[in-house]
Amino acid sequence: MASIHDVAQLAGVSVATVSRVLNSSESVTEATRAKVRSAMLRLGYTPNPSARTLRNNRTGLLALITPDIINPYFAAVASGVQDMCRKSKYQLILCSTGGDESIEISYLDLLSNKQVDGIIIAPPGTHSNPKSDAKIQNLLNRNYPLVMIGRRFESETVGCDIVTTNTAVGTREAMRHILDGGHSRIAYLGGPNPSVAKTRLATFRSSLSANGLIIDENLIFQTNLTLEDGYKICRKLLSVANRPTAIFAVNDMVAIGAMIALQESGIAIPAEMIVVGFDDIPLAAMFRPSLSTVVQPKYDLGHIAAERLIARIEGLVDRFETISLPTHLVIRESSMSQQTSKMPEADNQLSRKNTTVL
Amino acid sequence: MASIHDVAQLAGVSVATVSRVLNSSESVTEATRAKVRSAMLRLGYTPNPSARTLRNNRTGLLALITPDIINPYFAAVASGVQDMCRKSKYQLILCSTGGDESIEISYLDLLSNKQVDGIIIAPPGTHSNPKSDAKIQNLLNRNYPLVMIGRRFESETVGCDIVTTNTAVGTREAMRHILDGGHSRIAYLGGPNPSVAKTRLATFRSSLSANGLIIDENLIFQTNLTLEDGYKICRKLLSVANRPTAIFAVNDMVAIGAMIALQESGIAIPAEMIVVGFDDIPLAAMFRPSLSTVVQPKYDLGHIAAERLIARIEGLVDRFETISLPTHLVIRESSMSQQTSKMPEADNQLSRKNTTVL
DNA sequence: GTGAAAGCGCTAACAG
DNA sequence: CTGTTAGCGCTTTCAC
Repeated sequence: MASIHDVAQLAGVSVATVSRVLNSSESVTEATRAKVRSAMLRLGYTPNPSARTLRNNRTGLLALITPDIINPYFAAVASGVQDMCRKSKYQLILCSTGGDESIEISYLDLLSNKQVDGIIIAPPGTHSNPKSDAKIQNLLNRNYPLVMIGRRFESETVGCDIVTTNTAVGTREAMRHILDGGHSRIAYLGGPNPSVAKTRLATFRSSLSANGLIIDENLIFQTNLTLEDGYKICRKLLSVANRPTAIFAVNDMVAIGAMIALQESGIAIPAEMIVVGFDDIPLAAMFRPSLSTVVQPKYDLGHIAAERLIARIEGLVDRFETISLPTHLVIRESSMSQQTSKMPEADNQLSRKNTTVL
Repeated sequence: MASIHDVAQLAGVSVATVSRVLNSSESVTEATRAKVRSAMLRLGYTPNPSARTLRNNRTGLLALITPDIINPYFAAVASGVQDMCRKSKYQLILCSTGGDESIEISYLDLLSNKQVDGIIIAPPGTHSNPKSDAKIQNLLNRNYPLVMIGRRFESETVGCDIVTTNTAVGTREAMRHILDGGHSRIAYLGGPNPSVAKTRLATFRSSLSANGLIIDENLIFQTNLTLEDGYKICRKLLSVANRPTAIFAVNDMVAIGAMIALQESGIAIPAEMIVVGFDDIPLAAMFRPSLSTVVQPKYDLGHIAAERLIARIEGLVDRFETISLPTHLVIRESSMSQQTSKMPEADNQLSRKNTTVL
């Protein structure tokens, strides 16, 4: 591997000069610049990033830590981050923790320690991760550039940029829609513990209360946020004595898993059970029946988070901000109110042909 | 940020000693070791990775470059890589190119330049990427530690470790199964260009020929490897004059997208159209009808690739090897031969209840 | 406009 | 068993 010295020697200049053309400093003659350029080319020279980092204290790298990159929701977020990185000449490193706190911690350690210039962290998929929360708090105290997607801490006054969505609005809209459909026994398929998507659950509860409905704790389920686990939890749900007539799921993956379980049990959607999800992943519009869901601006979430992070790294912002993006409900087949009377079998199969893809 | 000097000073020893306890060299008294340890703790010291890398020429990082991390196939591969990395104390960096060659190239440049100790590269999702192929060839010539998952080059004698699957066997088995079902008009939904999954297409053709069937080029389609694109291409397929009765898709995402299009058009699976996929992603077994598919040992692919890469980095292997893992067909609802006579409507819906989840 | 030299944090001879 | 020191490749004063 050729070093800056080799280039300098071949070009017949000093290393300082080479460094100058490398950093496109003005004060170099066009002639010397050309000499150096050609020497670089001839040697196939590329600067050593570690040396640069050691010297400059910056890497040009950003990291995105997500619990589960396979979830289309996070993929969309990542895509937004990616685009902003490219625009600003940063490279993105993706870190998927699989919901494992120890992996999350090891990433935080690794990355924050001069490996990347800043970190975007999305909420954990599994639990509240007290240890890694402490780690994050610690980074923030050291003024490390970090932006969170979605709220992670209770405290209002966390010293950190947050980009989040107004899930309460979307959730309320969804609950309104479900209640307007005349449903009173509504199941909530939530995250693996109550702290995940806390606002959604809280809004679920308050919407029920506001409508004078009692909250049946037996209809509040906990599940991992995958299609498979949504499927499983829904099978469990179906064994409940007084089966609900509506399902509100914490995300689309769980909702679609649930719909598969329903279809397998021959339960017509939406005739016998309506389903509403959260996120609006691409599959939501394609699945049959298509899934009603609360739209989140996933791409924007990532894009704005990256923009904010880069601004912070480059010292363009000083104050912390919490940016909240809007959400809204989109109604599709899975919760459409039926004009036809209930015809248990094959009902939704027949109606399917008359509906178009969104 | 505390440096090794600060620790040395606080502990009252030299930097060499601190470095020794850092690298767990034997020749340090338990007493001094303790002193140093506590100094580190007090200062919250963590070694600067750039300095280490600059000195040692190794980062302890591995990169996995995939075209599309959101595809469950690659996620499973990544998981295998991840586990092996953890076992061997390497950290994994995930790079998703989104099938964009320029992104792939910039990752190759970035990573190979002392940022990571080695690279695992999965095939591109889109095209044959001549430029990045050249880049890879260049890295290999420089003896850079790199292992490929799946064949990427024509040449047999590529100087590189390859971990791949014997797709010809699985494909032949799948075609045998389809042909045994009495189908003669079989569509192939392939990658975005013929070079993607070349063997599958070649085996598709040869299986037809071997059975005396003529190959209808109108039934060979090209599509991106996503669910959405599988859906779209299937709609196009359905507009063909003499509709086929079987679909063989290059991967499960495309196959499931196609099934959604079929269901939407009221075409019964498998009564009117059978579908066979490739990969065996989790959704394949869960979707209704469940998808017949060629199983690939995805996790093992990643695991073995990482093992091989690490061995090479650590100088434990010298020769290049091509490791080929087995594939096999698993038959599910989507291609089950029907005992009942053809009953276009709702036929597969009824049979559904009698089948169990795999 | 260009060069000499110090130093970023760390490791590995080499000396003692 | 421990300390001194050179140097990994780069950028950046400070001279000239």
